[in-house]
Amino acid sequence: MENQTNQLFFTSESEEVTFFADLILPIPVPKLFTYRLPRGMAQLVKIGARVIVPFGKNNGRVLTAIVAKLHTSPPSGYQARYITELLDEYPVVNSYQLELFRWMADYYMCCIGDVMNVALPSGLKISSQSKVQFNPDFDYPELLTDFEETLLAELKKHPALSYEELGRLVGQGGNVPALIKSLVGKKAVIVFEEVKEKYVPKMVRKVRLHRNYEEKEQLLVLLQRLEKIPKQQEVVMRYLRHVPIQHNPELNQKGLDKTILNQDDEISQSSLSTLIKNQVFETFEIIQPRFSDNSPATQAEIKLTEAQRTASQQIMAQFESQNVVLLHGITGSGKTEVYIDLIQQALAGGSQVLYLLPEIALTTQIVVRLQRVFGDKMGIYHSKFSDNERVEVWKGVVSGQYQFVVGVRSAVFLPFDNLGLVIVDEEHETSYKQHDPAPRYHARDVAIMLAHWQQAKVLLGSATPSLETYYQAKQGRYGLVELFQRFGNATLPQIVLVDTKQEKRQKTMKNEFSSILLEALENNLERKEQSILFQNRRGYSPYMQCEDCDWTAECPNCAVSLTYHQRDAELRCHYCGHKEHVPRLCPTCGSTKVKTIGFGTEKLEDQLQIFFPASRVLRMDLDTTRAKNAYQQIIQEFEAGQVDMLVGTQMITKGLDFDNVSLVGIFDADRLIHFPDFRATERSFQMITQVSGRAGRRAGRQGTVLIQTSNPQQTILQKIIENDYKGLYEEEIQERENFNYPPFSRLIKLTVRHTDKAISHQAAERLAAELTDALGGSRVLGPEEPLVERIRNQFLFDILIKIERDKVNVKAVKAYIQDRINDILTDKGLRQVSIVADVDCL
DNA sequence: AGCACGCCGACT
DNA sequence: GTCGGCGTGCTC
Repeated sequence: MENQTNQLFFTSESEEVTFFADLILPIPVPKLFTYRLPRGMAQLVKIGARVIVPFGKNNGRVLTAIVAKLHTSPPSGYQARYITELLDEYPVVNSYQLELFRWMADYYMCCIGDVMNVALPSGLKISSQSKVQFNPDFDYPELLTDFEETLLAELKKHPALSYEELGRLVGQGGNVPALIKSLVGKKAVIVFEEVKEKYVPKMVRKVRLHRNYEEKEQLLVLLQRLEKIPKQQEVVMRYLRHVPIQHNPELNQKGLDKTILNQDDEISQSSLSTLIKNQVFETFEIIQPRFSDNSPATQAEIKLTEAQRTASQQIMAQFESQNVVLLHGITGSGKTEVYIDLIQQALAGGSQVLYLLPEIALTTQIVVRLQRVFGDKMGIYHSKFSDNERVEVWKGVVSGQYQFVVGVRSAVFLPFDNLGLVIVDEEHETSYKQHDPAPRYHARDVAIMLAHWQQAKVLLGSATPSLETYYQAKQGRYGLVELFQRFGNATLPQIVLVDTKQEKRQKTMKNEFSSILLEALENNLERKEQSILFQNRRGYSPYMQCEDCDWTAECPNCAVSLTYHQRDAELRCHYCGHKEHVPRLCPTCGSTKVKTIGFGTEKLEDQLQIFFPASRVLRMDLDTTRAKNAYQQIIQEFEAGQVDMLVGTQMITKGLDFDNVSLVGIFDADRLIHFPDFRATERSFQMITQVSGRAGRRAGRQGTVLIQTSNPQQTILQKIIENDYKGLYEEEIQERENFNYPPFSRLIKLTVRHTDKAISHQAAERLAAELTDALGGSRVLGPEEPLVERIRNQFLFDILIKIERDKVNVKAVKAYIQDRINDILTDKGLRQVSIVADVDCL
């Protein structure tokens, strides 16, 4: 479709026709920009290609844009500027993606430029850099200051220099930008923008035997000649051992990595150089993919259990009549094998496959497992990868090298054009929803749209499906396949509720630990089995308070208490990142009794080490996994059995498979359950079930889960014990229906923010009133201060809009909301507020 | 988003 | 009297 030939534009007479292109620019402005094509470009440009355009008053600023439309109608009211440069012969964005971009901008109430910004790996966006050049026409040196002289002297030595390079050459003596500005004024230098492709292919130096010696006879002659120069002969022999050209002369073309030839000794290095000089070897460079460690598949066959095979067959059967199927399989039931089976089938049918995973799960064992099966045919798309690597996956999808990609949320933007199957694993995971920069999209929902356009099937997988998804399945809009048998017949862990209120009364609690949990931990240590402890809160403790005057440490920028981090001996705000020292005395009354209240993972780690001094404890949370490979490191150590206990936040709930874990301890379940949000029950069930699933994955040995709670009678805990997802669903879905929450309605959250609380409030009140007028009071909630009503010194107000799926035209409502927002943003008194719409907010 | 233009305070 | 603060408006 995108390969619409531009011949269409050339009439047989081929009169002077001016061509225009409507472009997507990576800026948050809700429209396309029309540019003019220079002569001759019209034949070359394709929809979906990237171009470079000047933008704004300042002639230097350039942007990478995407061609969305080609036409010949001149814009009215302004003169279109020329496109500077065409970057791609072939589209980097296909027509499906353009359709997706438009749909997302529309659905998620944002600008198409916002979509482009998150969709394209930044390696495909071009950077422009200001460069300075000496003006050869300049001949009034008497006008210059000393410093300008030295700067100009440097510029005469080089063809052109960037600001940074100049700064380095001249030293920090002067203000380089200011100097350049002055020199430009005196017409001594010229500033121009140099556009650079950011993506740099990785080159490898290789050596191969010169053509002259490829033949057997010549090779023998060579080896004979080298008889007297044993070192050189050895190098040639070494080459032949790696590249046996005597058996297959073709191999020589690919050559050998230079580093392999001159491995350890310097002698061979100098010998090699001599051989190259004498034209026995020749060197050459090739582009090497960055995923060269991807070896080919090593395990072609995977064995399915009876239950897995049945599930796979049922899914295929349901795909006959359904586009989306939910695979509801308990933790440890081996969903991955089912996925692999289906992926293989889809690939065999010649179509592409996308496998989505939550960010954190992607770094782990699953990828290794998939790699064994699919080898270098599989692309991996992860935010931890460098830009260059991401661009390579992107290009690999275009070229057909990667028919199958495993990736995170943003992998839905890859240039697929022939999808057959999309798998969304851990479908309930909230990290599929992008939170901060627009577009605030849900990758699961986007994947369903994407699949719809390409006539692909979608498989949603989870042990604890989101209510929305399960409801669709119940309604018959999605297929449903269940897998309720644990792999290898391992049993589900036994879940025990520990009454902390009672233990407190009996004074058997040791700090945060019940006697039951401590005993279980001790037994586990003796048996040399591993334990996982879950507390969904990082840091040492969430509050610091003075016992005498009740002062608490609060963030100066946000309406939250500061969390105490013992290891760095500081107080930190988890919202804005503010840090401060721990006060030794209370800042208001001077008391020394400043104590910490509550506990996070750091404190648990600390206490475990005190209770079990001989054991090895590791902590896994945002703070210990910031470094690049820290996450893998922790998992490896734990897997290798070098660690007895792992303390962590929700990070440990996701897709980790450890077969020596037989105990899971859960702290503060009450806080999860009583979180003030209509999804709290669902979330608690998901989270606790997922962590519990980490226990007892080995056959023949039942694991134990201990949940510490002050109220074991709560129904949700009973449901968790019985692993009664369906029971929980029935109860929750009733609540949702009664209060008209999803899946019975769609939610749009509008957040109004401003540094002045009164202005923020006024804007929110007006917006809510206007929306209530149009939609009715039952559909508009708020404005209301969110739980944290001030972040980074901005006062927030939330308005929640509930729209029934069937009764209301959602599109029209969104358009209306957007109009009301625009009204406010043009109001003299309120225009500085920012209003953010979050469609399908979680 | 970035960037220039433009109108009011604390400084050589 | 100027430098610079960031409010306002615009970008094909």
